[in-house]
Amino acid sequence: MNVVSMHRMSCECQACPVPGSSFCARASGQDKDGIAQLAHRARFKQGQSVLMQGDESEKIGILRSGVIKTVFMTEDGDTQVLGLLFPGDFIGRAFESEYRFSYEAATDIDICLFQKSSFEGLLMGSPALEHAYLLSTLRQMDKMNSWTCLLRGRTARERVAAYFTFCALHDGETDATLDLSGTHPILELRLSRTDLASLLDMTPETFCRCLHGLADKGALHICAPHRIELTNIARLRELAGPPLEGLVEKPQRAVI
Amino acid sequence: MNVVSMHRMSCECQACPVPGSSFCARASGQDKDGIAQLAHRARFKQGQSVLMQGDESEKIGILRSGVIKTVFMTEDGDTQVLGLLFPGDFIGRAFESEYRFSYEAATDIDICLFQKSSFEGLLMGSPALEHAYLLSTLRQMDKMNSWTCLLRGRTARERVAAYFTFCALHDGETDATLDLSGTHPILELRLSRTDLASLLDMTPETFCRCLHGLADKGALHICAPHRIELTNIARLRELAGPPLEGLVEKPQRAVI
DNA sequence: CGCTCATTTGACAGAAATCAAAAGCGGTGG
DNA sequence: CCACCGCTTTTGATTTCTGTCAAATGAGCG
Repeated sequence: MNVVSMHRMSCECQACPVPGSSFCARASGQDKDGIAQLAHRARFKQGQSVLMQGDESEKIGILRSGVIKTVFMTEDGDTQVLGLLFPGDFIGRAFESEYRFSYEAATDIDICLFQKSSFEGLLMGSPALEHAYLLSTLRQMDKMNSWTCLLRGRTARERVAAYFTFCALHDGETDATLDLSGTHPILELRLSRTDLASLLDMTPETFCRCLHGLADKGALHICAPHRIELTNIARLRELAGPPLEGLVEKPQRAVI
Repeated sequence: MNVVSMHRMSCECQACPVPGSSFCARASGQDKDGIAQLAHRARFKQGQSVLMQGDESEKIGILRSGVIKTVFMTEDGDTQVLGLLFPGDFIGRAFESEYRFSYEAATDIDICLFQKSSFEGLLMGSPALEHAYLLSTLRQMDKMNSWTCLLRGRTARERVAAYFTFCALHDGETDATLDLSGTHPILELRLSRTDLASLLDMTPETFCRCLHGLADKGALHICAPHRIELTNIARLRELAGPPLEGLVEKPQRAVI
């Protein structure tokens, strides 16, 4: 593991940039202490691997800032980007013996790392924490399902349009950073064409053609390769094919 | 809800056909009593809907026998089969306010139904049960991920070949029933061409052509529309494209 | 037997992958 | 400041794959 820096963090949780609905936020004061005692802070630079598919599962992490790619590698070496993780998401999962995927820093990232065994100990010791972890897991599953619905039954161009539409509506839950200061929203893409294409299950060439196709249709403007201005979101939405409404996350019912 | 029959089941858990690794099997004696008290047995005929996407989430179920389709419906009425559920799997999920999908009986089925609020009460009252539910959920997520890997980055014919390969290796975890009594394994498909095609994200016509293409290549023999003899599994596996092993077992470590 | 529905086949147009090459971008060193 | 290098992105030409529309065949059933 190519850790750039790593140290105990005890009271750094105060300064945690992760939004409020996450695992830690649901923890009680005492549980928070337990978390803080076991957590190590770690940073990785863009491109570095955090956990490797096939390795014995020894660590589990929570993303603090940045974006992580979940990458699946077939035996013949091909890789595909299965999904992205955002602040608050878990890297790896509890109660598994071996990582099923690799996790690679898509940007410079900042994470909390736990020994998996210690983390599992925490969960087993606190029903409230385990409940929080369950809720996180369920939410993660919902996200995966939404993603599946977004990809399936759509043409390549529709997938690209759907992705950008999603970016515009869900700041912080996509690869892109959203700039709303101007007349039109502007997306700053953080992934390469290759990674974005893989994420949307197409080739980079097709992604590129679709992107420029959307520009030709007046849905967006390509300021620079990684800078996309969404000049006409209604048009973009039309070009995304079947409506996306069913996919947005519903407010979660409050359960302690 | 088109329930065919439904009644309290108390001590029927003894005769539960669900395999041992499931949620209930992990419950302690006392928890089992709690489950049995709240469970209602219900049967549905093939084609009936068990839970409807968009409805308020009032029930949660565990499949006892048969196969259920998880169906997503876009606002314009199109449907796609997202996945299948098998004995031991949960229908719906705890701690959500609204069903995100519809669940439709793909065969005649037999399920345990709970009031969702009661079921959640059980979980909240027993850390061991909640832990069991967490494990079920995590396992479900792994299955979804495997499925995603099977579908992505493959041509239509590869997906069909990969699906049948999977059927041959994982009896009870697919639509097909497996008959190993003869020289070659024989699959009895329980879903229609339309549903199978939707499950594999293609049109029925494409599915059909791929199936007959595999037959032409000598990988299998179509005894009857729903009766497939896998005459050459090695060939079938080749035609499935990238190896599938990574989905169950571990590939080798890569370098950063 | 005649009906209905599911499956299969055919023809074709459109979509997407592939292969190849050009253009653009960001750094580095002269 | 500019030329050069390596990389990513873009474009082009072509082949392959897949969806669509239409029609034929086959299976199940009263």
